[in-house]
Amino acid sequence: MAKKRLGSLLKRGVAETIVESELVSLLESGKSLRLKQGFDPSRPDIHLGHVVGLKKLSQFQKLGHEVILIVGDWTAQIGDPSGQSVTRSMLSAEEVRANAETYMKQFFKIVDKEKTQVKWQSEWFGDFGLDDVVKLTSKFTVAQMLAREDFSKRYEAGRPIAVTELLYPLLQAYDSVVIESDVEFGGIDQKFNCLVGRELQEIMGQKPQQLLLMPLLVGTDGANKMSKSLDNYIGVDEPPWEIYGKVMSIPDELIISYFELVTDISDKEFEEIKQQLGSESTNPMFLKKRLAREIVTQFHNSQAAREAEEHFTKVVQHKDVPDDLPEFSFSLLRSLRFQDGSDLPTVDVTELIAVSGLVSSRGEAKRFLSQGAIEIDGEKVTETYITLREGSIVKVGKRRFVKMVK
RNA sequence: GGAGGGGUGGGUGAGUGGUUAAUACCAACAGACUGUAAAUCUGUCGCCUGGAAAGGCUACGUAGGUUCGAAUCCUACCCCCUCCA
Repeated sequence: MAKKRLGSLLKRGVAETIVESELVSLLESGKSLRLKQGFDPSRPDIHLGHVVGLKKLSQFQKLGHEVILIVGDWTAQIGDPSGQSVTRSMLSAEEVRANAETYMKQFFKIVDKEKTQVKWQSEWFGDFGLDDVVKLTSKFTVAQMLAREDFSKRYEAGRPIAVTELLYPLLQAYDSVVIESDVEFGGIDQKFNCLVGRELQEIMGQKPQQLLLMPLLVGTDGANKMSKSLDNYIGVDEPPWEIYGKVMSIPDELIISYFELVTDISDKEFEEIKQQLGSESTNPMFLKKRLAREIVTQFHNSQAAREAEEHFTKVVQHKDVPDDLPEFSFSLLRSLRFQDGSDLPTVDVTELIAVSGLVSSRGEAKRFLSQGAIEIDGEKVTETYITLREGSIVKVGKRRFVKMVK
């Protein structure tokens, strides 16, 4: 029984374990382990891609282990070694603190706060001198750094690599030494950095940490790993209907991995779902709805999940109007006129949707009009000037609405 | 320090004096189709004014200059890459 649970703990939602046998014996020893998880406070929002690892952390906590959360206030300044702009605006101390707070608020939605210690890199890098830097860097060679795929690819492609970027893995590795990490958690893309941690710990006479590397969750575009910069992410802090809608928009092929990586459903249920997806008789939509409910429940609650589902069914599937809409006062419009003898206002619809913020510019509004993407009270709009009444509902595209008020 | 190459719209990447708000592809958006999504087809894709025709403004690393006219030529500066030392 215990064996089986351990199996699921180390297998489901895990891409790679280094070194598995050592990790198993650590876990079996009954010792409380120090689990390292770092984050970059320049990007404070947690999305489902991060959740994969955080869930794993929380599972370990339930077994009595302790999380050491590292606020990467120094590495954040160097910048994650990817992307082409080398210079990066330095964050002010306040920004870092604010970001860290935002991050932790979301972090503790998943991870148990009671069993977590928060450490800031500046606690040890604050008075790290040049002699320390020299000592640290002398332990590694450029060839070792270039062994990392990110770097070697960029190097071969003739793209810039800042010298400080080579420092990034070393700082991260040093964190492991300071906190005496037993196990480091991270995405599989962190493998290199985490391995450097192992190496440095060994050099410094510590027992090297074990690594638990999570697979990368594919984003809503169905092609790339979920990330903020690609805008294919689902944030845990987003409102229920957003999360629900975004989950429904993932390609069908992703349903399985989302169930596996970001929900708590049992292994048994997981197998069932897998089977249903494999058979032709089940419409994937229903399973995806279930998935969306599970996920919304996790970050909000089941009530919110139900409402989000109703909203989705109504607005997206039945192309109906949602219950509560933002309101916009037509008296703000410059083009407002009253025809003779009528108390119904006439306005320029392109101005209306631009000014109310449904579209980003007047030009875009005109485009939408000419493409037949604007509806008022269920009628497609073809004319620029339209007559409104109070309570008219203006719809742009699939799901942008505004309700007119005086 | 020397020699050479390069910086273009969200991304990749054409364009070497006017026909270029800038080819193409990707992404994105809208419409059709669809009981989710995908796929497919059609269209759009800097900002402002205008019903439209059209006009104006801003934009090709930064700052100046030449020219009737510049992403394209000149000067300076900033940044990146390669090779040599």
